[in-house]
Amino acid sequence: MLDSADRSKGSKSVTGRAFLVLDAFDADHRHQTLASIARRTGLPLTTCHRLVHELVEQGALTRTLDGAYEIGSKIWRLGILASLHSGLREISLPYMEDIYQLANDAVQIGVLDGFRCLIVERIAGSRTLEVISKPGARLPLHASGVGKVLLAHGSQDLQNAVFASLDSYTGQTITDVDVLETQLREIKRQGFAHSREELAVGATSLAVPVLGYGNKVIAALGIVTPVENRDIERMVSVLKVSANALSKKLILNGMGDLNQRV
Amino acid sequence: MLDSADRSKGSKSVTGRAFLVLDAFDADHRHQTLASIARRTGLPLTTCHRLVHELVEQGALTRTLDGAYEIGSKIWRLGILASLHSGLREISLPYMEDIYQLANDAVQIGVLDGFRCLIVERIAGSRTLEVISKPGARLPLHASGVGKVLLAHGSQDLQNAVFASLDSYTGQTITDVDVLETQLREIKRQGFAHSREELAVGATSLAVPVLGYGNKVIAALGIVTPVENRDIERMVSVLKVSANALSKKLILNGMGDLNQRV
DNA sequence: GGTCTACTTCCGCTCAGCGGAAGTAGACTT
DNA sequence: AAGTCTACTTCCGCTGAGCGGAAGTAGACC
Repeated sequence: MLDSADRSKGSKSVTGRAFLVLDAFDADHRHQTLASIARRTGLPLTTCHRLVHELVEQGALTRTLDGAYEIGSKIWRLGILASLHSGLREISLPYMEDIYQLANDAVQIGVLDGFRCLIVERIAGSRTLEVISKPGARLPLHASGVGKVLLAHGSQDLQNAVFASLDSYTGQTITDVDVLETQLREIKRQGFAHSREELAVGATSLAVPVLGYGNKVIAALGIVTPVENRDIERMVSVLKVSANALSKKLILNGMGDLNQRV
Repeated sequence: MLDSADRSKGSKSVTGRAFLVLDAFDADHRHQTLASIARRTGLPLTTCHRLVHELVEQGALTRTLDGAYEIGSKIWRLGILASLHSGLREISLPYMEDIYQLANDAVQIGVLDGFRCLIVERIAGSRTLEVISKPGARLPLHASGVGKVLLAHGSQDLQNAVFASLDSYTGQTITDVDVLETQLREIKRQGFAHSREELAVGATSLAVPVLGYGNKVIAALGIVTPVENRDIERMVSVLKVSANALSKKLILNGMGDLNQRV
């Protein structure tokens, strides 16, 4: 039951509409006026007005001094209960720090979220490039190191769904299914993925899988470097060592079964 | 109509009910079955079932392998957009680390959230006591160091509302309005608050205000120590120095106006 | 077999939610 | 000072989305 294309259609249910409103907020739209929310959601202004006010009442949104709206503390508070993320985040941070010390490149960890790779945490210094991938970002599976790792180890259904729409981001993005499939096989064989400016020009990444119970891949750990100037072999082994340690720690903490639905 | 003594939050609206469901999740109930949610919300099982499923569809909840539910990635993703918290968190962490290095006690920062002090971040080592106050916790304003700082600098309306229900947590909790009022005046005068086992036995805390634009108090920075064994004078000045630096940094980053709504 | 408790599906009634229209408020133009 | 933006808020009658009791399914335990 894959409702393939109900993008704009959205939902008739109130909850659906409420989340349409909340979804109008993203990293580039943290702070919006009522009109902006109405425009972005496509909801009638009046409806939007009512919903927004209800959400403010619930603490899901906050009205700022200038009359605009932002995500409220209730959502933040609930968000940190998402054990998958806060747990994974907490446990993996020290390991990511280690990698950062060795590589001095941006380090990121992501999990599968629908047909995207959700960045759960990343470490970046002032010298590292301004990556798109802040925590909460959802990278395409076929055009990022972490994404390709998850895709390579994903189900056939997942792969088919992704193959169906291979958007292109740079000239280097892989949009050919056959090319991608062979690369995914290679990734499974070698145990790491490599992405060269496939998502953003000037950003190359390496990533390895993080295993949970039963050697199921539950996350991907990777680095993003400005240009391909690193010793790949060495970095891959650093990543693999860390991922291995992290994996054991996760299982020890009963977090080896990050689960996925839909 | 029928029972005026409705659920704690009489929410007839769908959004209200949806958030009743989400609110059934807290630090001790991250992982709940449908029946448990229904019990905790007081909603009829059928209604709860429908709501939960809608929320799962929206990605606000996730169904785990064992059939239970947790907060989903959508909420987490939205949560990190709450600039107040994620911004404050990010900027204050380094300063909190500094304090931790000097004090080796748990360090926490909180903001006003309704009639509570919302803990936005805390640092604790393995040697520090297991504090109640993890990020996301909402401490009472009259029974914690950070809370009392915010209360002392809060509006008259806020103070009156808090005075109206001074719950007692330990034998040391201040439940007398007059005593509390004089203490709040003292806190404003001296520039720091002190709480001795008023919230939990064996936990003493010190806290100072963090200022934003126009010297408005926007947050409280504090430490929690197992017993009163520290040199208070020294710790207060450490806190004050850090709070001062943090304050400047926050204003510099355009975060000097953390705002509040009912 | 019987009896738990947990979850899911069905369906007719009704009231919560809908959204067009009209009103208020401020900012900018002529 | 009148006109015209755009942004927000209030009003209100119609209607179908949401409600929840009842009944059905599934597994666990005695």
